[in-house]
Amino acid sequence: MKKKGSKTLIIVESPAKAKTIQKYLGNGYSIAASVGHLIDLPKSRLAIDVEHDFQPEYITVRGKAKILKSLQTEAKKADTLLLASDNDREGEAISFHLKNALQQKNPRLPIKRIIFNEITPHAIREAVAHPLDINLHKVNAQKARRLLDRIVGYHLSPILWKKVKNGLSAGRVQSVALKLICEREASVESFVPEEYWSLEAELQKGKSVFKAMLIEYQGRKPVIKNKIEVLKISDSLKDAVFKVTDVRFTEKRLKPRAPFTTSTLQQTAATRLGFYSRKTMRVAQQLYEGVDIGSGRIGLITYMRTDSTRVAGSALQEVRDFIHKSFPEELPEKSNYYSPGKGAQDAHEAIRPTYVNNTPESLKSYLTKEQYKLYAAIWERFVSSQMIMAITKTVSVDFKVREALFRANSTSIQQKGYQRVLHVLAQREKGKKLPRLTIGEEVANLRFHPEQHFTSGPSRYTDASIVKILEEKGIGRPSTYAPIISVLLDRYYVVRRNKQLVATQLGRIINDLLVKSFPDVVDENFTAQMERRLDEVEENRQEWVSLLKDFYGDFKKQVDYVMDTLESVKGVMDEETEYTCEKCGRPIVKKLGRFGFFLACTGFPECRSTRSVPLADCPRPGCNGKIISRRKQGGRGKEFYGCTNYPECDFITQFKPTNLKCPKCGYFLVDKEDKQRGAYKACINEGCNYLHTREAEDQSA
DNA sequence: CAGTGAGCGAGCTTCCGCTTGACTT
Repeated sequence: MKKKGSKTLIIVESPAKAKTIQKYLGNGYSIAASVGHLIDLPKSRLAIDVEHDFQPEYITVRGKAKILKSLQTEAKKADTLLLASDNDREGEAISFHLKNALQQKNPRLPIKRIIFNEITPHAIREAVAHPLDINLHKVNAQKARRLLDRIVGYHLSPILWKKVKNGLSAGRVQSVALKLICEREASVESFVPEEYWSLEAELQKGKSVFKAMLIEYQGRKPVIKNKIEVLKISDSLKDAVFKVTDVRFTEKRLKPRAPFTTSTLQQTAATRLGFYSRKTMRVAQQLYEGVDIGSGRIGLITYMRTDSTRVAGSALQEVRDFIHKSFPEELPEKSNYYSPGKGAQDAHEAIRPTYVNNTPESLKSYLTKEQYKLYAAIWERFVSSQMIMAITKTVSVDFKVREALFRANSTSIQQKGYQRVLHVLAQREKGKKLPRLTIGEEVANLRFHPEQHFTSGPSRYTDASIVKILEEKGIGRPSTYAPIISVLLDRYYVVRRNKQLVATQLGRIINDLLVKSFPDVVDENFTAQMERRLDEVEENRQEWVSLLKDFYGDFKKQVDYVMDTLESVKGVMDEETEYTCEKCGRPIVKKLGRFGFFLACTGFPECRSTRSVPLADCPRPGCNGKIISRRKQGGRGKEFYGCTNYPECDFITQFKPTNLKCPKCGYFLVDKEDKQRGAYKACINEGCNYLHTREAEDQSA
């Protein structure tokens, strides 16, 4: 129990968390936030003394001095300090650094560490009642991780500056992500699609028309390579009778899925809502920090950077009460349990609504469209995770027709179960309803539907699939999945095309270099092995210094060797163009700069003339200008496309011009994208209705 | 939501993982 008038200061990482805890603890406690790490290596240099047991040189993170100072003054007012950063490696290190920094100014202040894995009044009071000491082995594991990443990143990047281009970067995580994307790109490109055909029969019973697919021919799965073959089969069955030879029912049990982690939230938001990982995290942050829902601002979801599916006991009780009230039939006897994924550090709960009674509908008017969609997804996923399974029934009807076997399928829902609560996340139903059919019965065959297909190879990564595979391989953390994608895009190693991540020429050059010269470091098992050894450090079975020593020797040797011997490919990225310099007559090349591509004279540095890359001719009659990419001031604004003759010519469009000309009117085509059509090209001329879809492109190719 | 309009780039960059902030694909 607390003494009267005494004051305890608790420091957590997140300001929103501090606010919540303040409400739970009330008088006698003040809660402050460190807002992440305050102490770290300086950005400007390696700051590791490799000669002397890798002693790091830590400094106050730039921009965090104010926070540190205010924590110091807060600490002066307190008679106990409890460090409550997250219960994981990074959190332990934050507490350690805080302790050092705050003890200096308050040598007599008792400082303890407290740990809780969920933000509930019970968990927090328990933690406060049982203060601990900082776990130095855990701190050492974080130190080893931090220094290893610094050593890898700050040695590999300069190689790229020297051999490829200034300003580039490489690292334990981003370079593996790049490698995965490059490897996928290679297999996409080497895949040769093969033609094949399917054959469906359109059948009729009474008023009901349905389709049956050819699934067997001459006793085996049909392999139909071309139109001639498919027509041969359909001709041979022309006057055949379609008689039902078998009717089978199969039941499928569908279990609800676990509540969201960061990774699964990003995946689902990408595939169901079309959000990029960054957008998902931005909107989730808004929901976490809270929205004014009439009765003041409250946090609507639990913390959004988590690797755990664990749910606080109190929240389980609440959701069971809610289901009991709203969907009594769908309440399981016992709550459903989801085991945390392998490698999960489990410092936070799953992502769930803070109050399950805040249904998406009840909040709709207070939320933006995006907030509503994401909140509804989180709410539905959580509530459904504690409901009973769904059961579907599939009826399969077989028609033996001479040497062929046709099958019609239709699936219906037998028991809605957890799917009753899904709206934003609702699954689409497949297969049309079949009429009632019995064995021996004959139906009319209206016509055959032969259809051409091509085997589809591997597909390129999207935000959803790259995050999924990174998590599976243990590469990166919930807080870094979205930034990993961003860094690859920012450095122009990868571009997005139709939501797909496509490696650029630059990305491939860098990946080739890294794979050839540093195969061990960009191997996806490198991180797995590092994690195993970090665990050993945490368990005090290994020294952090020896972990670094084991790695550093060979690595540094290879770095020096590559620096000395590898041939530079600087300038290979420069693309020749048809232009010559207006000032000096030398050829113009296309270069990649910090702000994207630009045209520059090969006479640099004597001739410094540059200009923007023309994307198309200005469509305005009588204007000889070119269309170039422009941005609002500050360079940060949204990209748009305008005429070089501005302000004389004020032509503007938001759609990216292509180098294709409209076959109808000769104006240029632009890239467009919408929900119905996906990505397609259209004519910029408003009077011209020409649409160039991807399908049309595929057929002409 | 609609409107949006420099000039840069070509020596001093870079890592990963915590956090939020500013404003975008």
